[in-house]
Amino acid sequence: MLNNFIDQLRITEEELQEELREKSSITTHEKGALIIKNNEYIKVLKIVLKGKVRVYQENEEREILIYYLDALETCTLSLSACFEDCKSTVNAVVEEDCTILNIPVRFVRDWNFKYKSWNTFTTNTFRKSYNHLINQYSNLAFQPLKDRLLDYLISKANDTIINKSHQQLAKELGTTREVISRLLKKLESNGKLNLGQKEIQILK
Amino acid sequence: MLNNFIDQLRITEEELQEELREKSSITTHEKGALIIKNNEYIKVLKIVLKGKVRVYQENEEREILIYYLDALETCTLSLSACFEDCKSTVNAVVEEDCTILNIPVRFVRDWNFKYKSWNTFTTNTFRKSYNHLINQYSNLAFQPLKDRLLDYLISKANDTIINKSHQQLAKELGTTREVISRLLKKLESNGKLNLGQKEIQILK
DNA sequence: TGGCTGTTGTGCTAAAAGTCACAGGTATTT
DNA sequence: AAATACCTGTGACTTTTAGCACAACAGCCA
Repeated sequence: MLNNFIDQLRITEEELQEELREKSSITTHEKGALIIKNNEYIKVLKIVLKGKVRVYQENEEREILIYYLDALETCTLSLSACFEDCKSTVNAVVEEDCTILNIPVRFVRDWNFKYKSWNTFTTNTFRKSYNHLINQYSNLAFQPLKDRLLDYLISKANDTIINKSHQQLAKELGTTREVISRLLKKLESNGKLNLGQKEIQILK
Repeated sequence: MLNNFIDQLRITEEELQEELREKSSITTHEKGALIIKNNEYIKVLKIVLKGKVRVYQENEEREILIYYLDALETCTLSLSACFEDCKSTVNAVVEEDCTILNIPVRFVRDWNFKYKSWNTFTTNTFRKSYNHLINQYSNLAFQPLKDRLLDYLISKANDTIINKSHQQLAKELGTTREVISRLLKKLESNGKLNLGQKEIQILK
């Protein structure tokens, strides 16, 4: 599992491979586990080796999705915290059973200038996340919820089907269930999709 | 001017100081100049040595502020583009006459692993921008415009006074002039501020 | 089978934000 | 002083989003 990570990221430095094996640990978590908690200090960088994690912010009432982490991705906010001790401002919950690589923050920081491949990894993580977030931000600013919802469904559809409840969608888009239900109905009557029990089929 | 930059960023490597002097250029721009245009390729990284630059995204009708660049700051999106050729998704306009350090993108990338101080600069730029943007994002998602407006005014006030028109505020917050005018009136009647011609005074 | 929980639909109302139209103010230029 | 461009205020209306309440249904399990 770790070897796959090393391969995928093209970590060619043997010394770094060695350090990774020695200094990091691998843990597994079941669906539903809360692996990063708002307002707690970040001590390790968690990299997803397998599975899927949802990272979100929450208010008293609402939530909003920041991003999903898939295999080989890491939480950019935790990465940021590696360079300056600070508390998490997000929660992360396991969506699909997963295997996580845990690296203590000081190594993450030290490796950044020591190993080229590691530097590439962190830089790319920042870059991709930043670009992604800018898009999210301007969509949130400019697009009405109806459009954001449809775009979101399309982006999440595995071959046109989404298995999420209206409540889940509401949380990910930062709104409420009733609003989503009504918008979905409207989209259905516009012929954009079909609705079923915890199932949405995109038509196109 | 460049020396000040070198000092402030603690660029101690003489070799990098040399490269900076040789490979970068310094330009000046007057208020109102558009120095980064949406959809154009990014060829140099621009670092503000003096003055202030506003970076924003635009839709057909609306705009929204992404961030302001003050002295010693750089456009994070351009920095990102240094690592992978791409077009700008934002505009940048000079708000206060400014002096800009221009560094061709390939050097920015090369220096990242070559010079420790440069690596620190780029990493910190990504970190700070990312954290900032996350805050903007969740404010946009959770806070009503009235609150965002008040927070924004407080953050921008030099000793309680803001000299911006309602139209400018509307653009920076991604809304329209009338909405801002009305919200300001409401805030005034709630005793939060005083309104004048192109002048808002925060009361506290 | 009956109870529990989660899911979806929807009527009604309200609040927030946006749009259109127009009037009057201020500042600057010619 | 007249013309012009920007700035502010506001009434009236619409659209979007949110909040509350309640009904119906599905799935699970004891």
